[in-house]
Amino acid sequence: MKLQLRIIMNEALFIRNPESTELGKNILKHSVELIYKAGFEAFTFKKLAEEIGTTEAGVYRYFENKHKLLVYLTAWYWGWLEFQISFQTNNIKDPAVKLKRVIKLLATAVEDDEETQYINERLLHQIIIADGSKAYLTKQVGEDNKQQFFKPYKDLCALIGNIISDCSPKYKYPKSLASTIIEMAHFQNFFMNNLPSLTDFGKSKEESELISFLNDLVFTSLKKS
Amino acid sequence: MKLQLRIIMNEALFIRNPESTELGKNILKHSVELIYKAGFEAFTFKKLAEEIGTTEAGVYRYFENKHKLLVYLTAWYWGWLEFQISFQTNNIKDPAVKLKRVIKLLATAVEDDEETQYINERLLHQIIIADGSKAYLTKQVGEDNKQQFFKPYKDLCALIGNIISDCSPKYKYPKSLASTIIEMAHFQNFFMNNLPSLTDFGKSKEESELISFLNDLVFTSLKKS
DNA sequence: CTTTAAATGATAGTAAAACTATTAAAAATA
DNA sequence: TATTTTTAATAGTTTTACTATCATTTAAAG
Repeated sequence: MKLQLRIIMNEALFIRNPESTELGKNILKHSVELIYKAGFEAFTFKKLAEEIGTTEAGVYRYFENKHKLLVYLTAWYWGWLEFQISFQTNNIKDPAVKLKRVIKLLATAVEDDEETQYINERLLHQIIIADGSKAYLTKQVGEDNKQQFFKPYKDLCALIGNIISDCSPKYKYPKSLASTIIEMAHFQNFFMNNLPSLTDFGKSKEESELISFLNDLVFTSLKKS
Repeated sequence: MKLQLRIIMNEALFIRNPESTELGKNILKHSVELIYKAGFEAFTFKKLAEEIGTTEAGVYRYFENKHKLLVYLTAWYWGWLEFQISFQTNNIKDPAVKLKRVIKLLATAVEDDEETQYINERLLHQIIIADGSKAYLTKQVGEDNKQQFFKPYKDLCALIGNIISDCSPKYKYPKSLASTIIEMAHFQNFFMNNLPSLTDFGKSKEESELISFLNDLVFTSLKKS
């Protein structure tokens, strides 16, 4: 059995659906590789076009600008991650066990998922760590939000917030705690690798320690209430 | 008595010390206002020069590029904030009371500090919320870090980490908890105002609720250990 | 108060990034 | 096969980012 996972993307994120053509898929594939390699600031449509063997105008036919492309990639990632989480925590009754699983999934380097040929999830995960917050840390965040660009992120947050509430119905800040663990799974990873003195696992650079930190943070908060 | 607070800045952050001349101070003053208004992405040296009544080349004599200027402004902010914290928590014996004070200072909208005429701290605080992390979320983070550009941030983090350790010597993640509360004081504020469904205080938009969340997060973590 | 050095202003320029319009070729459909 | 539609390729424009030069003003040192 061979299944194909398809994430339904917000139509306003692109001019032409990149998943519908070979060139479009190439744009996605090589965007991920280039942003991963060069970083989002140094990434341009020209370099991307050269890499693919098309022209700048070719890329512009799919995405209005590189900001929209970044928002697309982050939205794709959150959609993909929500599916991974739903799938991998399905049938787990105990919400605490579920939440632990979620934290592990958030903080673990992902492997490339063979289901999607044109997106390397491992690289995309690194992009989310380094550039993900730039998708919303802009002046247009309000308009982008009105167009529902951040829905996948908010959905994931809501999902995790609900698991938190299942664990401790009286806990007062399930949504803020959910966004905190999502952001910190990424920021603490970035700090660990780049500004290690901001963390307690800069020496070992062990993902498992980051997971322990997040578990400690979450479960002491929930146990009390 | 009139005192002047002066933050010693890393010399590698600028070409000519902006605090040493009128034009330099104008660059700082109007940078803050422009970045606040337009956002860091739309901010250019050309617009800045027009605003001041000088030329692009004039600005380039002080700062190599806008990234360095952002790093300068963030470093200045963290230095200023560390002083505020040291000052306002001085003579507080109880580390828990101290930590509570720190959280309040981190999460409270600052008022413009009259001591520094050429930097509006209230606006700078908003810039830190929206653009602060862009100072280190780059490919050059390693080199920038080698040049000590993030020292003020790390110092503040260490200071808060130490207060955490004073509260609970056995707590295993004082540094990560410190960087978490600094980042979350800003991110949750940004979410509250721009993506409210990611928080539990999007309705009221009350700073006090954010403070309660951070206090809860920190003190339940510390009480246990 | 004059000399000299530092800072600024005015002008001009390049290279790359960001984006658009036009035309040519290929594919789809009637 | 003819015609419409889609897609690709070329060639621009505008803006950003940055550098160079030189004249003028301001400040500091002798």
